[in-house]
Amino acid sequence: MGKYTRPKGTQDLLPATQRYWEYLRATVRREALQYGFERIDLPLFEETALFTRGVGEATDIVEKEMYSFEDKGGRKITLRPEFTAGVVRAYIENGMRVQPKPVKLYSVGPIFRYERPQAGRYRQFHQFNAEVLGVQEPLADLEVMLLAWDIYAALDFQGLAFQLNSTGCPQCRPAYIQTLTAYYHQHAAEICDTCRRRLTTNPLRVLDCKETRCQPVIAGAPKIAEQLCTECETHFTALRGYLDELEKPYTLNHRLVRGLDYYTKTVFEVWAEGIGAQAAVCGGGRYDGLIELLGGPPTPAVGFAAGLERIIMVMQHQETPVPELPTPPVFIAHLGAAASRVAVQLLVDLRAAGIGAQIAMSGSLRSQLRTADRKGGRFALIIGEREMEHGEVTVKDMAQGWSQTSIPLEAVVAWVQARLKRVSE
RNA sequence: GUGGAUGUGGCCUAAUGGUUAGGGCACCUGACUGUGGUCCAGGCGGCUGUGGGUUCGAGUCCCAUCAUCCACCCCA
Repeated sequence: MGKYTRPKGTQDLLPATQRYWEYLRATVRREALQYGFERIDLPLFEETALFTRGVGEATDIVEKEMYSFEDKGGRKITLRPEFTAGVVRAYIENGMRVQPKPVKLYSVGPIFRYERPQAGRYRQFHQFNAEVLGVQEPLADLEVMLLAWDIYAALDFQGLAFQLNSTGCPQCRPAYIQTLTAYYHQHAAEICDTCRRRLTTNPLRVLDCKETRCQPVIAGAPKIAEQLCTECETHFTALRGYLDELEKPYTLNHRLVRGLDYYTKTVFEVWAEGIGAQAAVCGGGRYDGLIELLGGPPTPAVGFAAGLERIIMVMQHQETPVPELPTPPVFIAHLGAAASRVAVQLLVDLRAAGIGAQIAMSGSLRSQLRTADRKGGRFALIIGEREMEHGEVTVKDMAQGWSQTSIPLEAVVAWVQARLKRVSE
């Protein structure tokens, strides 16, 4: 091993796995565009305050997971730990409120969180993100859930489970939290230390504690879905109505509360099997207060993010068929200085004609052909002294055993073109 | 941040505390003249993660450190 290793929690995406990434990116792009989402690309870093305000001071992300630093101008900068805050910033900054509602945006790219890496968790990882801004109606929630659904369906996911809940809004959530903490204080002796602490710091979070001793308490806990205000109740019922109508399966999960401060009403996750302890491949929800909080006009919005590494892990676990990346069909072998000049000319002529081609750069004819074989090209073109004398090129169809033919040099491009066309038909 | 497991060439791996750390994959070269995949031959590539210690002698035992993996927390 060399002197340098990749920073903890980062990864090298080697050529061997690129076909998964290409396929995944193509799939999410196709689905997003089909839904009418427009792509938006944002800076990898933003000023730190955007995230501390947007995501929430008391969240794990802000408290311990941000990659923050000061730049040479003394500005406090953070590598983005999620997309939503940046999307909202761009929405406000670029005056996107004047666009016809809803504004539907998607992004793909790296995300940074300073955490201890483990299976399916990295410090630099990739997310697909989609947001619908400017619409309060549950159709917006439905839209992002359907997009998530269709992406996983297009990738032929098995063993999927959608988890759904509503966490209420500033109208009804405070009352629920009171009921919840009151209930928990009655059971203070039965719960774990962490949950006791959560009651003051982040009460909703007690609901997704995994401690065995807490499970009976959680099971008996009051459910927020049963204490929603009229508006939230109506919203949640309508959303579920659409999902029922479309026969999209979901599980009502009263324990699903999610980590970030900005969520209101709808929250959902998608869980998958086969990626270790990290079941969530996708998480999202509604954030009606965020845009105003970040200095924009009051604007309802809903969105979700999907972790691409986890999707790829599932694809590999399920052995999802993924097409090979295309390789150039032509490989040129040559012998001698004069032939190499002719070979180079042929190389550029082929490429100019739109035919993928590579040229041997070293070695005997034997090793050149061995390289041709391993590079997977369809045709090997040989130019040596004999071919030079006759103004010809020897053409080998690598899939056809040892047969080979001679083609006049000036006719080779057309010949290959015709052959490739016939193959593709 | 906490806990556990593991570190031998690019990858996989062998070596009762005892010679110059062995093999496989891959890679490169060759096999009468200019011809790929199989087979054959040869070759490149290691201060056994690093630093200490025990010992006549350490890949092997001990300590530390680093890295990776897995789990907790939480999330994608």
